[in-house]
Amino acid sequence: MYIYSMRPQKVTDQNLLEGLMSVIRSKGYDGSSLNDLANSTGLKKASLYHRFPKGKKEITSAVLMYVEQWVELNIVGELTDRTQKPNERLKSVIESIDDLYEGGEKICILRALTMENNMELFGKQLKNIMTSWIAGFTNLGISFGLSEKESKNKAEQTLILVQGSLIVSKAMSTLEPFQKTLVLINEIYKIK
Amino acid sequence: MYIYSMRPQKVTDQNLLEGLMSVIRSKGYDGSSLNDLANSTGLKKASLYHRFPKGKKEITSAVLMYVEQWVELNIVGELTDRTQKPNERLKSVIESIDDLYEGGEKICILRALTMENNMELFGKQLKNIMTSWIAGFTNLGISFGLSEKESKNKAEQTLILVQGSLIVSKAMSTLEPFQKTLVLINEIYKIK
DNA sequence: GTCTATAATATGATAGAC
DNA sequence: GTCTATCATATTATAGAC
Repeated sequence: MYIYSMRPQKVTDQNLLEGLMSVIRSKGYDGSSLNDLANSTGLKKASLYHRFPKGKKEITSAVLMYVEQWVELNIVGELTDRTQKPNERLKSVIESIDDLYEGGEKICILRALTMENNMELFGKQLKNIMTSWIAGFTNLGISFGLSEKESKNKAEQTLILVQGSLIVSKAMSTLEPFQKTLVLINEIYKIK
Repeated sequence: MYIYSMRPQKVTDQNLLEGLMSVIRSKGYDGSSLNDLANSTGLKKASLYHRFPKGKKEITSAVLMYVEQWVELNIVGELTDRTQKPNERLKSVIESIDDLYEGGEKICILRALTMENNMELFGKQLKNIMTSWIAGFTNLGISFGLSEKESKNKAEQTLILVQGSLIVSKAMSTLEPFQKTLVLINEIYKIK
């Protein structure tokens, strides 16, 4: 339905969410002001409220839904792609992870939002996203012929290593820990 | 020197820093207001400014100096204690880490402050603390008879694993990842 | 749908009494 | 050294024009 009085969106939902995400992941929830958020999108504050009536909470939640989709598509999707061999899937997903964090330059939005403060607001979404990640890698382990339990352990390990190495890379101001971790994740699945 | 007009401190430096640290590590830099900080200490905002004239930046920096000392004493100190065998040192330090993060309940202040925003203000201190941690564990590896390079790799790995597992534990609302990681760190040094 | 203007509140910071 | 009171600014949020 299109009503003549409606004006066209200045910014698409996708572009909006990309801008919002980039602010939140670098500044965190408390560190991102509505002006920061608006500036990153090209819209004004009041326009953001039109798109997200409940303000910052709704914005952050929408960004997390967007991240959830991204993980489903790029992590889970690639890891369960039956047209590719396990080795190829692993290679693809490691590239995706490398891109996502820009080689280790960027921190993870999951990390930025996993503050004790924010857990009540976003805990459920954060947990869902991590659960998806782990499920994807568990599937990979099984494809490699590992047991369910072993696969789940390794899957959880990938998440821990990525999150931890991003922090160490950031604090030590070198990409090496993250890059070494990507290599290590490869090795974790190549013991056989 | 004691001047008669001086009034006694209501709160000792140690208690002050403990309270401030607990707020900052759970709320982060942007999420900790001066009222939050004051409330955690029993002092009023204005009194905090008397102790820390430059405000929140100085408070956070002081807390990081306090953390630096803690790590030197409890991590580096224990790991380089020549009166104990390497195995005993490792056991002691893992207990200290378990206590520090309250079994995985608490997040790490290093993580809370490693936001892109804060790096200019606190990056140097964060880097120093992580460097100390890594140096301590590197020393342990050497005591176990490992090469310098191997020791450094394992040391960095302990830091990555602790940081990463704390995030996953928090988001998944289970202490298991952190607890399993403490066991894993033990195993890392017991390959021989 | 987007904007300017503005309200209401929170926050960082200071002044001055005790 | 600590407090109450206050200021200046930033922040979340809304009203209303276009």
